[in-house]
Amino acid sequence: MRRRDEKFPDNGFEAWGGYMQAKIAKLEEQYCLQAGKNEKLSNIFNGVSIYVNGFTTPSAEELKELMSQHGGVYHTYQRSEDFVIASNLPDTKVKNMSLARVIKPEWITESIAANQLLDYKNYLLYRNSRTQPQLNFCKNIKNEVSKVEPIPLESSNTPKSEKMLEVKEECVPISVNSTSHTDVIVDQSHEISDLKKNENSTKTAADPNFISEFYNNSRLHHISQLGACFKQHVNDLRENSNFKFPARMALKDRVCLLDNPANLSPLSFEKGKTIMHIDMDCFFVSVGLRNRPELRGKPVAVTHSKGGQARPKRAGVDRNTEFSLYRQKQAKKLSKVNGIPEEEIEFESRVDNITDEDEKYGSMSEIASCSYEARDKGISNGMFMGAALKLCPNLQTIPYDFDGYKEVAYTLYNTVAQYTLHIEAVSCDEMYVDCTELLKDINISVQDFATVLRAEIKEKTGCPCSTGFGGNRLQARLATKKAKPDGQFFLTADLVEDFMVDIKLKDLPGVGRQTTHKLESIGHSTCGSLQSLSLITLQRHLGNKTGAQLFDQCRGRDLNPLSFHTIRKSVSAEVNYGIRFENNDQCIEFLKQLSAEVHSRMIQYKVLGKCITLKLMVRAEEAPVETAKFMGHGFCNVVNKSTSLNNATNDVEIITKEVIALCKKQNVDPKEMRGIGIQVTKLESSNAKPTKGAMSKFLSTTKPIKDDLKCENVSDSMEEDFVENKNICVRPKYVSPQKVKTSSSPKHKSPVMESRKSPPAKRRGRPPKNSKPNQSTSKNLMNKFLQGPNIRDTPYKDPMIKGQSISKDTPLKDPIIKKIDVNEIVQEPSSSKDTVKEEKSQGLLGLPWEKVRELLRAWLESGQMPLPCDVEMISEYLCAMVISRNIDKLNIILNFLKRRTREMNCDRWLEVYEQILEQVQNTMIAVYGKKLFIK
DNA sequence: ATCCTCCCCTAC
DNA sequence: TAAGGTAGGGGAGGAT
Repeated sequence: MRRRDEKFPDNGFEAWGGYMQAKIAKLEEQYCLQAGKNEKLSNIFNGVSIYVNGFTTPSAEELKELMSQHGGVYHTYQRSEDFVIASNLPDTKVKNMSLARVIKPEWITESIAANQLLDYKNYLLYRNSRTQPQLNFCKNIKNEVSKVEPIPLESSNTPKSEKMLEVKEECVPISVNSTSHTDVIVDQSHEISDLKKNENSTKTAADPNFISEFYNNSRLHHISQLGACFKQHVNDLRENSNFKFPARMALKDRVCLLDNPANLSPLSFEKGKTIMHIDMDCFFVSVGLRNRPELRGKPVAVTHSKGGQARPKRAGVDRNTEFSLYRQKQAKKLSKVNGIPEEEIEFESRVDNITDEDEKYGSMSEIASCSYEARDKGISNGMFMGAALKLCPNLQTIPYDFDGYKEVAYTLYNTVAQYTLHIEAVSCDEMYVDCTELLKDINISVQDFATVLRAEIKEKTGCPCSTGFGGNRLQARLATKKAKPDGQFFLTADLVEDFMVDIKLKDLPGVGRQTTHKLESIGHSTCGSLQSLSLITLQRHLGNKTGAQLFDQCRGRDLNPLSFHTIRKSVSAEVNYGIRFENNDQCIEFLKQLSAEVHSRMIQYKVLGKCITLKLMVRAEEAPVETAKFMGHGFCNVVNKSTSLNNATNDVEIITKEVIALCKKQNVDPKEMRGIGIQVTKLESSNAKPTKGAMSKFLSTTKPIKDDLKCENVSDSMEEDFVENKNICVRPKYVSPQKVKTSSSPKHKSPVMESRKSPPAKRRGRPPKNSKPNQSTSKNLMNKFLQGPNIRDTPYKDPMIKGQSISKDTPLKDPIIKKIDVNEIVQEPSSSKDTVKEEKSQGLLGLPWEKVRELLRAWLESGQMPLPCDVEMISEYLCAMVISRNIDKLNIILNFLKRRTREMNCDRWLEVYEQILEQVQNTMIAVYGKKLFIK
């Protein structure tokens, strides 16, 4: 079965997102090498670069070779200057893309045959762009290919001409993947007869290709994946950086070249911090307009729909009923908040101006992004195409270009990352950057910095962006909004108070539709107005946290620090489109596929999970069977059910089994299902389990066990893997006592599962401790990482990854005073119920040195101050490295710590470093008789 | 009080 | 036609 990995052929962050550019460079390097080796036959293609899209004859591989032999350039990823070589393009892609440079492969072969560069215009795949494409089947060119025969294609061992002929016979271009730009070569011998079917039948989730087809086309899926990708990218950049930024000098030079450098009075932001928020302007549209200059300045929208054509209504659709159900539900909610009877409530709804009668404006394709010209007409993102056309009949539509978004985003991030890595990725086109240190370092004005950076981004990406600056992330963000489009704005400390008064509540981050409605229903729509409410009042309406957050926000305050490091807490996959089952088997089959999808993501993210949740959307009884949106979910009831496993797993069998069980328990008629989602939480790293560590042997006798680290014996073990390591079991006190029973069956095959109904039974044999995990952890941050002993580079079970947040347990006495985001740094070791088999607590000692470094890094970045017990714990760890004569790694960590504490320029941390160093040196003298040499 | 489960809300 | 995903924060209410 074709899965979406085809679209992300590298199946993982490394290649798909984060290392994209490296990958491109590598591919091209390989190409150059190869090209260099091959004999040059001509220079016909000097100055010509091509990019091959989809299946072609000759194949991409062969075209690459031909280009190489004849002086041309072959790109693995599409550049704007490339000719696109294609034998066929998926219908969807053709509809609106710029086709002026889409050329048939015969252009290459015939040019070679003629030994001169022929006019590509004679080989356009589509003569009139934006008209119905003429499908160009390979068979048509069978005879022409003979012209190419003299060309020495046989430079490899494969008899290519034969292969080509063979392929030609069988080849029919298939629109497998509208966004793939790698070759999709499929064995089609059995698929020709399926072509028609293929075009029409991947409609519902009962089709085996549905999931990949859907994900390939889902903008929300891509937005989500890209977001995760760039968060990871920032993680990776930081991980691999030496935090030297030579590009800063070039930046400074560019500032010097500015025509109008900012005048000298420096801007000052609250708390002396300079936080920048960058956001690309209508990102999808901007990317799409790069190759469509003719559409600039016009109202443009990115959508699946071509728009415009009136379509007959599908039988059974009853939009009026469906939409009225949405409105009723909304009214009910609001009524609950403000006490006004449902019937009297007025509010705006996105379905308001859509009715059954409007066939011409009936498209319910959503607008992913629209240009500012379109916004001027009242169009907004998320609006249905029909409604948008009503507002602006000449709205131009362009298709999605998910690969383009990825490339541009990658360029954006790398541009910023040249100057600083104090970056918090928000999404593929948006980030926060703490510029405080950067600006101080190169001593330029923030205005000049913004000007130069934005110019650079525009130059490199071809897309405009806006930046906002403030003393915290909220201010920066609001500043960006003010700056848009294609501008910059500086919300300096002196402006904040006045600025906030007029800010609309709905423009505050975190205030969405519901909250806006709630606040409006109690009479407030601006920050200035909301400032009159007391904290208590706000909390009563919105809850403690949200109320406090809003209380701060409407005054321009935001105590949430940027977080540069992200830790995943859940993995999920859901499909709420195209779910139409005729029978139970189809439903089960889909559950299996979706489970496999979740499984594959868990592999990709290297996590195991203990809690599986199934989400079902089921048609509400009153809702029409036929949905207003084609294959949409319509008006539904939503149910979530979860199951807690004893052991964290990523086993596809277990996941599938649990999911099916959860589904059966719901007893829903498969015909009524409209959406299905699977989520896995309580994550742990799936890295290898701890192995026996030598360190513990001598350390356990030398380490006093701290009070809050008190450990206990574990009488039974969690899994076989652990049993043999029982001698080294350690566990911190704060870990929840719930434990996992021994299983004698092989770990991942064991279907032993515990229903969530079961009591937290595993507590037997263990006194309930740990009623306050967060308290003990906040006492000593390092405690959270306790783990089985392990030295050096042996595989380990990483306890700090993907655990649960400890923060939600922290009660906020004063909701205005927010906690520092500790959970960004540290996580409880796996689930609180998890049992790491350990005999006694040994702090960090079980962790490999890289993990400790990672932990230190995250901690340093968090702004958390170390406590004496933390210092002691770090010292212990490093001293243990001395004892185990692991000096080279010790050196790395010490140097790391030294460098970072210097960088931070924080007295407390410098002091910490000195303390730690002292202890290490003492141990060095004890063990080696001399001190460690530190650069 | 605190935890857990099942939601709801938000953002991109 | 149309591609209504995904992760995180947080609240309500029941169990402990």
